[in-house]
Amino acid sequence: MDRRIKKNQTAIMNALIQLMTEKDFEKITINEIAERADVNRGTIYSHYADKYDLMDKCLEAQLQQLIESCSVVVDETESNPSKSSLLRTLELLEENALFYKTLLRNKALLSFRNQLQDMINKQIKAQFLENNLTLDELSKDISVQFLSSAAVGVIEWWFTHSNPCTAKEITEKLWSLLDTNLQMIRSQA
Amino acid sequence: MDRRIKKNQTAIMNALIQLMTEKDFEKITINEIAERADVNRGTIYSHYADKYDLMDKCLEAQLQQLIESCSVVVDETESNPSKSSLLRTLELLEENALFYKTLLRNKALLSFRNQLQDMINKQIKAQFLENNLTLDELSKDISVQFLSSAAVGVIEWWFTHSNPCTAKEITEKLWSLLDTNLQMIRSQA
DNA sequence: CCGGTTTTGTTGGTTTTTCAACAGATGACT
DNA sequence: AGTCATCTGTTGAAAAACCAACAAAACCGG
Repeated sequence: MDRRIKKNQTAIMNALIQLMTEKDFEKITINEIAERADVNRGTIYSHYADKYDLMDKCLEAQLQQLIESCSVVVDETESNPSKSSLLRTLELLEENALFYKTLLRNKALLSFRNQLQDMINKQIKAQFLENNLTLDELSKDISVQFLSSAAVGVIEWWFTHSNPCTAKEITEKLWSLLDTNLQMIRSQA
Repeated sequence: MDRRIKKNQTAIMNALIQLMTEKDFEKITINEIAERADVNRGTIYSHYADKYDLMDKCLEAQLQQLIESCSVVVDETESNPSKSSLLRTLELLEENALFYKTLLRNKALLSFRNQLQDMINKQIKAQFLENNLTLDELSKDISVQFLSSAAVGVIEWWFTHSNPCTAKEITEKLWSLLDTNLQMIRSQA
C-alpha cells in the first residue's frame, strides 16, 4: 500500500481514538478529526464515507491488531509464548480501554467476544498438544471449552469493571488459574 | 506551508537527528534516512540537494527552535519566566545532546555561541529593567556583559563535558549564581 | 421559528509524493 | 583488477493529498 495512504489512515484513526477518549462520539466532528490528525478534511472523505464508516473501519483495524497480538508469537525464545501473547493482548486492551469500552458496549461486542474466545481456544489447544495429553477427543474438547470460556469471562469482567487491576496482574492470576487446571487435567489423563 | 511538506521535512530531520545519535554522520546513507523517516527517497532530494545540505538545514532549524525556546515566554503566570525559558533551552540542548555535540564541534559553534549569548544578554537586560536599577549606562552594559559571558561559559562547560548533571540542576545552580549577582548589583545601585 | 454559524459532503485544479527505472559512482571483497 | 552489491542522483508518469470554494444540511441562541 502507498505509504501516504498508510500514514494518513493511521493518523486519522488515532485521532478518532484519541478524541473518543475525550468526548462523546456524536459530539466529534470530521473537522476535529482532520485537525487532530493534521490532515486535510477531504482526505478523510477520500477514505471513508462518513464518521460512522470511519468508526467501523477503525474498530475493525483495532480488532485485527488485537487478534494478531494474540496469535503472533514475537519472540521464540520467550519462556512462555502463550502467556506473553495473552499479556500483550490485554495490554493492548488496557491501552485504549476507553475507546474499546465505548465501542464494544453497543456493537461488535459479540463478534469481538467470539473472536477472542476463538483465539484463546486455539492457544489452549496448543497447550494441550504441547503437553502431549492422551485424552479422548470429547474430554479434550470439553476441557478446552471449559477453560477458554472461563478465560474470556474473566477478561470480560476485568475489562468492563473499571480497572480493578493492571493487565500484568490479571494476566498473572488468570494464567495461574489456567495452569493449575492444566496440571489437574494432566494428572488425571 | 503545505502540510505535506511540513510533515515530511520534520520527519526527515528527525530521522537524521536520530541516526546521528546512533552512528557517524559519514556512515549514514540517504536510504537509511528515507527509511527511518518513512518517506520516499526522492522526497528527500526534492527538498535537499544532498546529505550535507540536509544537515545544514537541520542544524539551522534546530538552532531556530533553540532560539525561540529561549526568547518566547510560554506561560505568563510562571513564577519566573526568564528562569523557566532558560531551563527549557537547556532541556532542548540536553535532549539532542549527541546531535548538537557532533555538529557544533565542527561548524556553527561560534555562530551558535553568539546567538546564545545574544539571547541571554536580552534576558538579563530584561531582568535589569524589571528591577528598575538606577545604574548609569556604562555600568549596566558591563554588568550585563559580565553576567551573560559567565552564563554562556557555564552552559558551554556543561554541554561539552559529558553530562556532569541534568538540565534542571545546572539551571538551578546557574540561576542562583546570577540571582545573587543581581542582588549584589541592586544593593550597590 | 428565524437568522447566523458551523458542519457536511463534493468538486476541480494544483502541488506534492510515490514508485520504478535508470546510469553512474562508490566501496568492499577476492 | 574485476565483480558484486549498494548508494546516488535524476527522470517521468501515476496516485494521493492539498486547498479553496460551493450548496445543502444541521445546529443553536434569541
